[in-house]
Amino acid sequence: MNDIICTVDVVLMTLRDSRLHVALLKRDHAPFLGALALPGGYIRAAEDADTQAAAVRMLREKTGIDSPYLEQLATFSGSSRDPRGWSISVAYYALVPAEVIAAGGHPEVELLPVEALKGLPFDHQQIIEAATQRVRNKSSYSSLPVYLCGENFTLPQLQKVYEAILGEPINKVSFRRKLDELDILEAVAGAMETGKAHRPAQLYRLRKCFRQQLSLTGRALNAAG
Amino acid sequence: MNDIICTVDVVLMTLRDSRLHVALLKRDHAPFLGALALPGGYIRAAEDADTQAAAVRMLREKTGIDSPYLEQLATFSGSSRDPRGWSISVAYYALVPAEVIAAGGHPEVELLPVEALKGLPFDHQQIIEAATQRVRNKSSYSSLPVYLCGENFTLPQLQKVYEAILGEPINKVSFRRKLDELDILEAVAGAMETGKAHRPAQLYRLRKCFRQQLSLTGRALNAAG
DNA sequence: ACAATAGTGTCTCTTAGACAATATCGA
DNA sequence: TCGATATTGTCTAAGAGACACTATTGT
Repeated sequence: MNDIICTVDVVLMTLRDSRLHVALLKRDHAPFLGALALPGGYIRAAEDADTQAAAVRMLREKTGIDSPYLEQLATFSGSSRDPRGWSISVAYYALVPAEVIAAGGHPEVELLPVEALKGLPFDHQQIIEAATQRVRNKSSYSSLPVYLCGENFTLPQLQKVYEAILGEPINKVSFRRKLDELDILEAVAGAMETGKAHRPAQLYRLRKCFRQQLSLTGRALNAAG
Repeated sequence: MNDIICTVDVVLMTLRDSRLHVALLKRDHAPFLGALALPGGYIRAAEDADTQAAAVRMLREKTGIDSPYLEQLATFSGSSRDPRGWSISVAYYALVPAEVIAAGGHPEVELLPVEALKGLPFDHQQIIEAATQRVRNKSSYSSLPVYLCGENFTLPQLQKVYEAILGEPINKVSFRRKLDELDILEAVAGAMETGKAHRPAQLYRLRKCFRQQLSLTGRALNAAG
C-alpha cells in the first residue's frame, strides 16, 4: 500500500530529586543499536486496536508499566528522521511516580533528567522537549502533577511537585485555595507521621471519580501566567 | 513494509454569520464516493517532506488556499475508521477569513456549520469536533481568532469574532486592555468609514513580527475560565 | 439635533499573594 | 521547652467587569 514506517514512541516521565526525568532504553535493533532511546516500536495492525493501544502495549512490553495517565502528544514525521526511510511516529507521554518505574521489574530502564540530554537517535530529543513543554504548560492550569505522586500524598509534597515542574515557588495559600476549589482530593484517615520533628501533615488522595481525568483550574497556578 | 494506510486530513475553518464553519468536499474516490468529507488524502512519501507539508499540499490542491495558520491537531487511527483497513490520519486545522475561501477558486468547497453535521464518512465528525474544541479553547487565551479576520479589522469586529467563537459576551474594557497589553496589533492610517451612521472605528492589523505566531494572554479572555 | 456605535475613564468586586498567628510533632 | 513545619486567618495589591461619560459620524 505504501512504504511509510509507522511507529509509536512513549515519553515516560517521572520526578526524581525534584527534577523531571525520562525513561530511556538501550535499543536492541538497528538502526542505532545500543543507543539510549525512547521505548517505542512498530505499530502492529494485527494486534493493536489503534495507536493508543499500541502505546499501551509498548509501555507494558518494554517497561512493565500500565500507566493510568497516557496521552497523545503529537505526531512526528518525515523522510529524514529515520535512516530507514519516510516514517511516522505517533508520540505519547505518560506520568508515573518513580516507585512505579522501579516496580515495573525492568532494571534496564534508565532515568535521565530531561535537560542535558544529548546524542539521542531519531528526533527523540525533540519529542522529549515537546513532552516536557506540554507537561510544564499543562501543570500550570490542571491537576496533571498528581500523577507524579504516589496514591497518598500531603499537600506540601504535592506543592513541591508543582514547584519542581513549574520551576518557581507557588504561594502556599493560593495553592491550597485552588485545590480546595477544585475539590478533587479527599483526606485519608491517618496523618503522615514518619517521625518528622514537626506537626504531621494530612494525607490526601485523588477522589475516585477523578482517578483518570484531569481537572482544570481555570486560572494559572503560578504567577507568570 | 506494512499495511497501514497513511493519510492527512485538514479541518479548514472560517467564520460566517458569526458561526464557525468547516470546509467539506464531495469525495471523488471510493470509499464514500460522493459523500461530503474533509479535504485529505494519502501522504506521498516521494513528494511530501513531512505530514505538515502533506497538509499544505492537500489544502492547496483541494481548495486553492495557502493558509498562514495551519497547526497539527491530533492523529486518529485504528482498524475501524476506514473500511479499507488499519489507517492513520494525521489531522491538521487551518483558520482563514471567509473571503479567502471564495478567492481560492474552488466553488465546489462547501461551508457547513460545525454544529449539526451528520453522516460524515470515516471519523471526520470526531475530527471536526476535536478541531472545534481546540479552536474554542485556544481562543480563550490567545490571539488565534485574528486569523479569522481579514488583514485589517476594527476592534469591535475582532471582539465579535471572539464572542462568536467563545459563545458568550466579553467585557469591552477588559478586551481592549488585554489587546493593549499583548501589543500585537498596530493601527492603520485610515479609519473605517463604510458610511455607518456613527463614529467610525479605527482599523488595526496584526504587527508584522506576529504574522505567523500566536500570542498568549496568560489569563482567559472570557469570564468562565 | 438625534440616533447609533466607538473609545475611554473610573469605581467596585473578585482573587492572588504577603504576612503572620496558631497547631502539633520529635528531640 | 525548642525547633521545625503544617495549617489557617487576614490584610493588601492587582486585575477583571460594570457603568457611564465623551467622541464622531450619517440622517
